[in-house]
Amino acid sequence: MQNRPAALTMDAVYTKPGYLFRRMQQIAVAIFMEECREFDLTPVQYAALVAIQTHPGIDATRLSAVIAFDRSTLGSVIERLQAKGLIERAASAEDRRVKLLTITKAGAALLRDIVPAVERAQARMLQPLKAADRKTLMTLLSQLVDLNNEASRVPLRAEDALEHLGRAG
Amino acid sequence: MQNRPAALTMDAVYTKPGYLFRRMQQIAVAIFMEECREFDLTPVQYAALVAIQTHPGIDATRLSAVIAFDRSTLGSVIERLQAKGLIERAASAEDRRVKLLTITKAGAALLRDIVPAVERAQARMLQPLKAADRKTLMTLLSQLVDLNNEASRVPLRAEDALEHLGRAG
DNA sequence: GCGAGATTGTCAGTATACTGTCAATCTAGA
DNA sequence: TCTAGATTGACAGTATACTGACAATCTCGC
Repeated sequence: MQNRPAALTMDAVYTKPGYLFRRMQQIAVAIFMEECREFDLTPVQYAALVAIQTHPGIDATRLSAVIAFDRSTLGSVIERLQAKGLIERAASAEDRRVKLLTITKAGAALLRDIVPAVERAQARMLQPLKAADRKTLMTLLSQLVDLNNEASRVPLRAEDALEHLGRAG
Repeated sequence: MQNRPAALTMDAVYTKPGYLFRRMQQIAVAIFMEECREFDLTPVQYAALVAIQTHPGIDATRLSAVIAFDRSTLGSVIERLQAKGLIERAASAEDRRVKLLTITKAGAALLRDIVPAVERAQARMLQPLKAADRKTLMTLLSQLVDLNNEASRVPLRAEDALEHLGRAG
């Protein structure tokens, strides 16, 4: 009897970290979009815009490392930000393959205006938990993401890891 | 001076729950796909397959409630599972709008074979944390997903909430 | 200075996700 | 019974994501 595998129930899905991470991501995006509706900016576009403002003249490949988004995916994100007039692309003088990204005045203004809505969204995601539990969750999640960094296709390479890199890494 | 907003740094992204949930979801999918490579099944397809086996004759709308996936998205997922011969669709005798889903022998066999790989993947996601921290994280995440259930477009409606529903809810 | 190998941006293909819409169909109330 | 409203599956449109490929370009060893 002990060799008979347990019957498969939905708990084979519900209690698994993979399922919970997916659900939480869906919920987080929904809350973000709701709070930021008037700004017409997605979470990914927001992260890219912050990174471009923080690193003026960054190229797409480095941007992908700084926010840990796939380079392929980033192409269309950049295109949309440019179409909205929030960023500009200029050819690099040193490397003709590279296109440098900078934020426009409109982009900087949008970023300034959207921050309160983003803060509200982030707060709402954790709001159902007690303050102490929020802190615990964030600490553990930060650790886990950091320790699993290499498991994703595009590991995060924070800005300090890029600073001393030459144009060709 | 205290009214001057702090300069925007990447911490405006890195330390936010929304960003961490996205990264963790990316990492979780990457690990799942790696462990389950030989079975050619995505996390979403796995969840759908488990739900169809657990609820033989379920329709697409209820399936979407049981795994909390969007009904629109589920259409193509079902199509792919059917194309692989893992599930079957049959018209309902009672309601001509409805198509009932059942798992095939091939689907059940795949599910039986893939379980160890899924278990390995789920374990790997949390592996970098200490055992006690894993438990804490899962507990808090379960609570948070549950308490935020209504915030997503498709809230989870577990099977017991569906059992006593008539065909038209 | 030249060619092997790496890098950059781009693209095609596949797979989630969500919004909004639609025709076919069903249910329930007047 | 007849119809207003709800439901179902499907679809179009947009936006992430990842794989794998490619031409243009750059770097570095020789």
